Amino acid sequence: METTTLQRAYDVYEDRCPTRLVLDRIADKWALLILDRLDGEPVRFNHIRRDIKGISQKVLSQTLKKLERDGLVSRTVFATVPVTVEYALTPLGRTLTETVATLAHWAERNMDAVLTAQRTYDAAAELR
Amino acid sequence: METTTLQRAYDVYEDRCPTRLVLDRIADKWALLILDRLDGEPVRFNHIRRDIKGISQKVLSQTLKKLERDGLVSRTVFATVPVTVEYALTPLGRTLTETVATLAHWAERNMDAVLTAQRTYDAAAELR
DNA sequence: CGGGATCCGAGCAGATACTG
DNA sequence: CAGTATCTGCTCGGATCCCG
Repeated sequence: METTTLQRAYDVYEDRCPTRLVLDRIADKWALLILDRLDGEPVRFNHIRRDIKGISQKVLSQTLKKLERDGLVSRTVFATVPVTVEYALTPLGRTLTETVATLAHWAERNMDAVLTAQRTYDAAAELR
Repeated sequence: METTTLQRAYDVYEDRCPTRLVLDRIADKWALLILDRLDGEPVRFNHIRRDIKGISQKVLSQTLKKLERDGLVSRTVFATVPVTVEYALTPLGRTLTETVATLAHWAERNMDAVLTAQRTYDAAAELR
């Protein structure tokens, strides 16, 4: 077979190489939404939670921790009362959001085409 | 808040708009690997299965069906004995793989940085 | 405010067996 | 060859309670 980039990444994962770990992070819908939300000025925990409707505090916390571990997001604690915590993109994270934005634009542009395809597919399945 | 593309997509989803459905598809690791594998000439079912190590036949079948429903992948049956089925990207699917490839390249380029960040993070956590 | 700890149910994934 | 069907985990995510 011809070898594509993603496939190489996967092959390597099978040998316990970590490119795939990066892919797993990218393929997480909550992580994508959070990264996208952090594009701009630093944001506080509950602020993110309010903005990304439907995310639970648990999942938000877990995902932020993963992103911080990967060096994509920074976490800054301010010793106020009560405590204030700000999350922001690291320079590395910023390079990723540029790519992620491309995906988002694709989704916006091609949403209608996908929906039309779905309706056609479902209509054909109906006949059986 | 400032409104980003992905956030708009999510907001709309909360109102049952379908942009988010597209994002859910994109955020699926198996779907990404399959789309990437299909970039090129048409491929048969078991061929994909062999190439994408670790995928089960059930998940491959389900994911291909979703991708076909979304109009990203085409399925062609040849009346041989036994039956031959070829999967290929549709023109729409091809526009997506271009973007996906960008993500894959990001992963390749920044894998080392991510790993270093993880080690630093874990070392710091170790001290507690 | 920014989380951690716990419990619980649904859904997804793996293994196996069977079929046109 | 290209799947479907079934069963069985087992993880993920939601809800709730709590704390510094």
